[in-house]
Amino acid sequence: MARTAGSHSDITGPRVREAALALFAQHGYAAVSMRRIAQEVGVQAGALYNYTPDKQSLLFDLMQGHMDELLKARSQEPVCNSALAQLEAFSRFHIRFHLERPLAVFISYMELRNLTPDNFAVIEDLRRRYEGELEAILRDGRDMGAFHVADTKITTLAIIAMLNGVNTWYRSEGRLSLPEVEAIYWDMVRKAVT
Amino acid sequence: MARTAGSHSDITGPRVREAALALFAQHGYAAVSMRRIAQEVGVQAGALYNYTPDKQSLLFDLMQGHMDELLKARSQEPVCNSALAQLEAFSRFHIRFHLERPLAVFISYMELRNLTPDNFAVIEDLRRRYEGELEAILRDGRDMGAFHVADTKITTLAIIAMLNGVNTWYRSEGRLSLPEVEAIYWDMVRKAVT
DNA sequence: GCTTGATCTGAACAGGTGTTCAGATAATCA
DNA sequence: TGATTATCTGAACACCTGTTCAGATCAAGC
Repeated sequence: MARTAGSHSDITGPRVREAALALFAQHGYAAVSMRRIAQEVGVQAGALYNYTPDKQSLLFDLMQGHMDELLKARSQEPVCNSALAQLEAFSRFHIRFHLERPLAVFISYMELRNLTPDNFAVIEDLRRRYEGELEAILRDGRDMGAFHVADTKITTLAIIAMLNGVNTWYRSEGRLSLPEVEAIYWDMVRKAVT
Repeated sequence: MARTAGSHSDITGPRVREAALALFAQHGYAAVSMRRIAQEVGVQAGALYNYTPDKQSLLFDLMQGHMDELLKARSQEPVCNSALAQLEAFSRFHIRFHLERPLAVFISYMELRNLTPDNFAVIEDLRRRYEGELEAILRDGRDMGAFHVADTKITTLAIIAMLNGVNTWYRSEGRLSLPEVEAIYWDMVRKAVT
């Protein structure tokens, strides 16, 4: 069994995923060819098939990996007591997590229609699971009188849509720091539901 | 000069745009071929070039047409007195207008990266112009003490992102009517800025 | 040093891409 | 009815697509 430790696959594999992530985010899944990805990695197109069964899996694995990371990171956050503190923690976590991986976030929202139906169902389930966490916070908070929301489902989607908007304009070298952005958005979220 | 009134171009022209709109929205610009559009219209691919110089113009014209309609419709809305009434009018108008043309809205957000740089600049300018109207409302309202917003630019983007979220879930046959949706979102917007 | 086998190349496959254009078609006007 | 011409066809152009695979390459284990 030769060429296991230190073999090129440990290097090429991640590079394939990185190149696909960057190119899919910039030009879109359909507009990026396997040859273009291979060129970015510095390899011939055929070599990519040592690391992915096909182009579709490349996209799906990126999206599934992102959603898994999202749910895992969320589950490792400390739990808060009050409904308000829980909502604040969620809002700040969401902004922070999403600003740390803008390319994966972009792909996960833009390339849903390029997934096969089966793959789409998997990603959609993971997304619903994440949204469910926010909705549970809103529902509990409303039942305890901490929030005043007309419809927890819609409010969930409205808050997530608003928070996702950060990714469209935030630049780390911009005039606002991450804590400042968090504070501004949390202020809007808090007022919107109380 | 034969074949002017009642010629097929009066019918085929709009059908080309409609087919392109629907297909671009469903599969994405890069994933839709001119032959696929032609098939939808019931014509050969070459005939499309009587109605558009190229595929890129087809996309650009759809997006520019949408943004022009948006700005025109907005300019024809009655002006309100108070800052709060202006913000309410803007919020309700935005939801109504966008829910009336979900495909054009979808394309105008998803296909920006498939525009040539020149075309992108045009669309981006129109978008900024629209966002500027909301920001002006927020700025005036804040200066007059009606709103409490930390940053009018960010609040503008946050509100638009939130309102745009309606298009991801609203269905006309769903459990909520358009007025109900407008009321729920306006309630959240109002509370977020006051 | 020799064998092993993971890794990669380069060519090939069948089919699709946007676009052009000579020529067929047919609706309109004189 | 006949001439005009907008509209459309069908084939062609040069190139790109995802994917496969026989064979070359070369680091690691014996």
